[in-house]
Amino acid sequence: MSLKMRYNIDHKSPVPLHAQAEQMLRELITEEEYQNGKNIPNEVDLAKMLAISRTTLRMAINKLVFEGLLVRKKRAGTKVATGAVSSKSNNWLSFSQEMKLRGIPIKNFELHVSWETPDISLAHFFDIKQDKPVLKMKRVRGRPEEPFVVFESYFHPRVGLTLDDDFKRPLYELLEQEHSVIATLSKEEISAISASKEIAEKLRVPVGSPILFRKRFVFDQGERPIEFNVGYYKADSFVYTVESRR
Amino acid sequence: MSLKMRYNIDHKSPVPLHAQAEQMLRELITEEEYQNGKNIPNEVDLAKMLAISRTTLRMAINKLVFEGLLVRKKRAGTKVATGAVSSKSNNWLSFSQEMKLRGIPIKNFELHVSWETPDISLAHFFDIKQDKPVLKMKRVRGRPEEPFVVFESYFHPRVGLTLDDDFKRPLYELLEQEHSVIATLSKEEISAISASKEIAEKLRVPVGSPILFRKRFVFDQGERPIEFNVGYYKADSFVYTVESRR
DNA sequence: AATCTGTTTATGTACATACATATTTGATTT
DNA sequence: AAATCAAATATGTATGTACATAAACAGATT
Repeated sequence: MSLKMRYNIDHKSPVPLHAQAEQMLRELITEEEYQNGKNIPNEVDLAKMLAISRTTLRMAINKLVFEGLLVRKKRAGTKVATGAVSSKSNNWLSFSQEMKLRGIPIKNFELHVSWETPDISLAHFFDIKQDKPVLKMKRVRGRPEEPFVVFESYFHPRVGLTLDDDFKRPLYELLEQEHSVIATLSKEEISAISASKEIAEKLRVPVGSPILFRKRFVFDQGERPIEFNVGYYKADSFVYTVESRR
Repeated sequence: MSLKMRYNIDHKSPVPLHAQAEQMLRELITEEEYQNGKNIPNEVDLAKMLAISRTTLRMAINKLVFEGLLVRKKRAGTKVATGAVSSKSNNWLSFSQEMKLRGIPIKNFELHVSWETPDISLAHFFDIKQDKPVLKMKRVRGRPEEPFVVFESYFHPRVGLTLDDDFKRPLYELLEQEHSVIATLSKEEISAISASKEIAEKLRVPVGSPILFRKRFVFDQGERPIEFNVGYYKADSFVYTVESRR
């Protein structure tokens, strides 16, 4: 059966032709042959088949190329990228959702929430007095069979979190929906350290093992501090990726 | 001074007009007024100013929109996304200069340059045949009294580096000035690993010590790969900082 | 003051067309 | 068999044109 028969484009629909073409391509490339590296039909033919202009078709392809789903090569044609789905900039800061995307089920091994008095540097970061208590959340998370990260978060009193909040929900969803706090900016510091006795225990590794250590300072739209967070990741369980441009 | 005066586009250059326009836009939007929310000139006018077609200009804008740097809104115009990165070009990627800034004198403990045959994944990244040799540079660097990082770099044959180049010069200065290669984009992966025997020896630490491991993929303006680089940093000697916004 | 209404404006969609260029393929010559 | 060269092919670049549409704006009406 020809492509034209299976995927045809409705010129009278209110949804733009390039969007229809994009959708059709998304479906097309799920097919096994394309997943295995077969070229999609060339632009000129495909445009003809769909009865749209090459320019319009190109808009659709461009989007998928930019998303990293397709790769183009001159003369060689266009095919599905090896390595599949990346889609980076979404899921900003959401650990659980990112893990879900990667197909890794997440289990909470421990979850403690308490009021603590901040140390001097935390009080300074939050710009509050040291006698003002802050909410601390500590979590041990990982795969069902083994934990691989220890998180400690401290929240600015301003955000209004209390012990009654449901910390099993995705954190940034909780902040946004229940407290109207939108995390917008994060400054992070990443380094490698040795596992302390406590961390080693929680992550079930020998004392002194390599740990990826991450400090994170989180701010809202007004660049006001809302969270201070540290994470201890078991080596090899986590890779941090960054893209930068000049 | 008009835009046309400051940013003009060379119709006879081998670099595509849309790429030139893209570059010009990237520079333009670092300016304070645009960072503060002022619309960029509208497409019709801007195209006229740059003496390119609106279609071509649109290709450039599209790319920045996809990247999340610009947001378009009908009738309202196009402006810099709230909180988009200004990413100043200070010391981008230059290890030695950054260390200098921090007041840390740097010594090269080892420096080897050689031609190597790429492994399969490197050949794939560079998009070359495996029998094509690539230049490899290996360095051990650190404070005068102790090394703290091992670097291994592989360069795409296209950049034209040879054993005759002066690798004691800052690398990106060398690339830019002697080979007209401008590193523009880097994708990095950071993780923690244990020191192998070789790395442990070079960094003068026990085997199994924590190491901050960084892979870096470097691209030029045309997003063509130019360098693959890995770094092994002694724990506590190096902190990686990132700032990200949404 | 609030609401409706038409106008204006900048982006959004879509087409036909043309030539450039990288890469493969195959034919030709050495 | 190896090297050279030419053709074919799919993407890449670029233009000019046209009309659609959402949102902002301004003026008239309630």
